[in-house]
Amino acid sequence: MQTKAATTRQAILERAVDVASVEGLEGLTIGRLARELDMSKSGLFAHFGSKEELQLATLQAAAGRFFEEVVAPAQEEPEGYARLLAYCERYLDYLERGVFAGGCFWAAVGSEFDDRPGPVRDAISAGVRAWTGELENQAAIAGIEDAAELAFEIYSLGLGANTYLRLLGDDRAVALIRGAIARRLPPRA
Amino acid sequence: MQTKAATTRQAILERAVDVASVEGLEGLTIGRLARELDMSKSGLFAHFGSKEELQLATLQAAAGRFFEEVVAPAQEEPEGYARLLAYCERYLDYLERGVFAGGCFWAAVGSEFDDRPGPVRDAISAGVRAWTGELENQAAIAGIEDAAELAFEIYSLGLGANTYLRLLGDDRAVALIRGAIARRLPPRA
DNA sequence: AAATTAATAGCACGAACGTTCGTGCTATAG
DNA sequence: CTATAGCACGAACGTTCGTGCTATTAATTT
Repeated sequence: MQTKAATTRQAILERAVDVASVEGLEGLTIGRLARELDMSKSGLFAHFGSKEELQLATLQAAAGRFFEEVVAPAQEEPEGYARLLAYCERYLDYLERGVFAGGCFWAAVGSEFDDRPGPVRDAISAGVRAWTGELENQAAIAGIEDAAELAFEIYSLGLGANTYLRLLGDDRAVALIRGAIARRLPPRA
Repeated sequence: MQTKAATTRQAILERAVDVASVEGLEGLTIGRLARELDMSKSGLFAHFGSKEELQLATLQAAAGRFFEEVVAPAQEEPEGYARLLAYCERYLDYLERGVFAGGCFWAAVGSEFDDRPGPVRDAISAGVRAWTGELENQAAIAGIEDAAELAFEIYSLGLGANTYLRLLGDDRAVALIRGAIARRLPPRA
């Protein structure tokens, strides 16, 4: 059985990732988080020691949720083309289901920190790179030439779909990205 | 000759768009802006009356710069396929030259406000929609079927290139997006 | 049940936030 | 010359930020 602190910490982070997906990692304030969880600022703060540590822990928690919801399920497919398709499907599903309260967590924090050097930015960068790298790997295994190109395109389409959905409120978003993926990754190629 | 206030206001906004492209429209604080411009908070504030008005004015200024640097030059090409290609070229050039200090202004503020209802979000949404709408128009004029699909893809690739450049620091970004565009919009189709 | 440790609350801090106010320049207009 | 308007200033408002301390409660171990 895990200690009390670990349980509380987990509950804090669960909420933190959703707040951050909407307000960003800077907009994620300790006071607000404490209020929402009915605990004191100082009590919550003690779990992390600094705001930056809270941000880093939030990133880790978000990575965990992303892995559970997108990566792991797709990994049940055999490597290569099938898994690549599964990644796309799973990512779309993740967008539609709203796994994070504010849409794609990584799209939100990525553009927030892309020009702010430091450990937080480094962690975000590593997270995104893990995703694009995995796409590229599977494309390469599938025998696709220019796997890097394909990974870039799939990643970009995901960003675009997130914006169309969240900012523009465009209902065609899902159909549009499905069309683009189908053109680029025809079934059974 | 324009009034003194208009001159000052313009200078403020010129700086504001660059700060906002890095720190976001919330990170754009009146105190910081005043410090950078060697003027008082209150003096600067008087030009806008509220932070939200400053944000809206900053958006308008950014739209102006984007128009000058990307849209207007491309509009010298004839409508249709040529202009569509010119939009892509110009957008890439805009990214590479760093027209805004923090990369693509619209990518930054778009994901910042995509879940925060209000006039600021509405203005950002309208700005992005003007861009995707113009892409779609030119695609339609070029006789491309499913112009909305193409506009979505081009827009998405722009977002992706911005992230690859800014967050990942990936030098292949420009080559990758050029490849994707060339595949989708072959010369002289 | 007592002792010890771990976890939370309470309180205060300096700084920065957006905003308001009263005041002083510096031109132009009468 | 004098009156007036435009523009910017410094000081202060109340609030919230992140971050320290010091108790006090809760959980765990003896």
